[in-house]
Amino acid sequence: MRKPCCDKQDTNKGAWSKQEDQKLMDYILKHGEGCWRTLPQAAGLLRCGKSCRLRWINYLRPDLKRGNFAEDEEDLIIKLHALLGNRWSLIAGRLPGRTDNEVKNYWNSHLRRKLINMGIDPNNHHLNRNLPRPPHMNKTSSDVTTLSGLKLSSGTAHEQQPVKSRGDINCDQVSDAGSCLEAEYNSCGLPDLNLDLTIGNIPFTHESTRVE
DNA sequence: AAGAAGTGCAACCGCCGACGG
DNA sequence: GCCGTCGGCGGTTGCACTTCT
Repeated sequence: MRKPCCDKQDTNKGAWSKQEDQKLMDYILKHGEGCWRTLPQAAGLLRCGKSCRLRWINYLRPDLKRGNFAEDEEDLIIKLHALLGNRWSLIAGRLPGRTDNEVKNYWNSHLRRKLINMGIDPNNHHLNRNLPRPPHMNKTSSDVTTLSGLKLSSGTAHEQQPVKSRGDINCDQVSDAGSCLEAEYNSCGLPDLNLDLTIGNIPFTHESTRVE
């Protein structure tokens, strides 16, 4: 049995108060992120380090872009999800100012439903013939087209390589998945392929996929 | 108007890989 | 090589809020 990350008896849980937020923000702006385990005590917070880290990353970081997702962000999430699967941190890394938690929540609450409504299986981005879908979606072609125009004919990256455990697909593999798809589609001569995975002038390239 | 059902999102939990001793 | 610790990640939960009946 793994030890808890902190003594739970002495820590607050649940929603953060304004005072707690302020303490955490003040401390990090002054001292930097440093060691999350010791940060709560140093900052005078009765929280565990993980909780502080999460709060900072998902809510307090000054570079966060809050509010609704733009259409291009939405489109990019769908494309990236087709390539990467549920690798929210990688996907979020392509969306400046967005967090993995935010992207994950947005996917689960909005995009999943949107795809389902369009008759697309959100798990593999294939048209799902079992699902009812609007008349304009009733294609007879064997082509499978995602919401974003990304054609997927024989399985997406994550479908072909189901997630066994975290870390089983490294960034190089992810890049390969992208290039494989691209190569495959190009060889098929699909004209409307759009693999230009960019937002905010950050292209989805092999280099930029790498985690710093 | 009130209760039920649905939705959105912040936060927690537990697992995993990296890293240092 | 082994072990313990830490940070990071994805899945899940809990709850406030909104919409529906």
